[in-house]
Amino acid sequence: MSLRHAMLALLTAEPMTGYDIAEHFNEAVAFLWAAPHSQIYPELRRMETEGLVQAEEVLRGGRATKRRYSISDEGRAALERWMTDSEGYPAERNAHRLKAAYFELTDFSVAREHLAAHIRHYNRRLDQWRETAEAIRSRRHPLLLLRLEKAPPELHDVIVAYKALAFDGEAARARAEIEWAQRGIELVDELEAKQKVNTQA
Amino acid sequence: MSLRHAMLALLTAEPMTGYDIAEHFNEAVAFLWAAPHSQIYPELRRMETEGLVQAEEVLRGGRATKRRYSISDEGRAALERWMTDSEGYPAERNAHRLKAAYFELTDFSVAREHLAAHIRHYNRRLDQWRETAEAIRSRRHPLLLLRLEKAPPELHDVIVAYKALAFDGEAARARAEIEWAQRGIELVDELEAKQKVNTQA
DNA sequence: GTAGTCATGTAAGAGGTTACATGATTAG
DNA sequence: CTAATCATGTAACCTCTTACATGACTAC
Repeated sequence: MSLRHAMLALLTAEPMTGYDIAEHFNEAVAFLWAAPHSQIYPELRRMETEGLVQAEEVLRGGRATKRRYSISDEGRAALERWMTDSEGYPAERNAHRLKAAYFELTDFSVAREHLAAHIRHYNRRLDQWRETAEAIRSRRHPLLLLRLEKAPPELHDVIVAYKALAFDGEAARARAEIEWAQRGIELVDELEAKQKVNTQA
Repeated sequence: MSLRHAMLALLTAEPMTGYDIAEHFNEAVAFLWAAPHSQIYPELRRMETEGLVQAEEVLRGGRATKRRYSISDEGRAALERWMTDSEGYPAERNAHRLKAAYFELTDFSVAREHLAAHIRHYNRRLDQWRETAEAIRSRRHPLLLLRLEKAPPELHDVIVAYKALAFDGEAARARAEIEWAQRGIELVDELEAKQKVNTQA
């Protein structure tokens, strides 16, 4: 049920089309939730029939129109209810860690390459998240600015601080993954060195 | 497709029933993959028809039987293929982080309680993972001992090291989450203090 | 005109959750 | 005998992924 709350939360910044939401949800903008457009459009329709959002047909060019969605009072209430609900934790399911646990089934070089890919992946993520946190703290982040325009000034610091906190969390996770994979590579090196000594002896 | 590889990996230690696998996959034993029995039993049947595992009917008590599954050579080959495949990374989807990003929509006390729950959750996980890593390194972990019995002695150190590495990774992640939530609580305290000063002025 | 972007959908299928359902075995 | 554990299933439902599909608009 988080998809709809992620969308409602986005819509508190400004009215958007499904396309806009999809953009914010995808790698390019690196947000805290991801979803393909095939999930977004039907969900917006459902939220509309449930009264959480209102759609408005907006002209684009001469002939075509697009549907711009705004959050309704009911939607805001749903968001606030969600805020007070406690979230459960999903079951542990980490394919990369699982694979690492069985690296003995493959070559040292393959293990090393998996760990190197892990580092590359989380380095990319770390850059994105650090940049986003920085853009938020320095109040350059476009969506944040739109959000602040509508919020009372005494809330600005709080809004900025919480957004930055969230991205800091993702950055911290990325750093932990990078350090782990680096220790992993060192371990693979040691194990390989030890094996070479033993086979020579 | 990781469910079947997690099961194949487990079955390299020793033959097991679906019930045994479910136990290893659940909180009690705190493994790296989780799945309910409703997923395990049908998947074992599919893996059997595909030749990845072999079932053997074993008596239990007088009347009843249970099905004990062993990994086949084909299953081992599938596992080794999976080891060389590179894993993709799932889309980012973190409900707790998302909620934290919008804490301004609720009271400081609610925000604090969410973060405290986060700390409690990852502290429990950290204990489990640290204990498991310790049990592995000191070669007290029952499943590991069964696995070592079947493995050539020169591989023992490697097997132990990779298993411990995986649990270390989960522990590192848990530590990162705890530190993040602690910084979050400090932030909430600061924001609340600032707000009090402002409303008094 | 044509390529890239904007915009919105549908549908099949995989993977996972929750609930329903059953019955034997074992320890007290 | 009775409760807990062992053991195995099915089914409805939800979420997400991947692919298929279409068409208008904009910049060149």
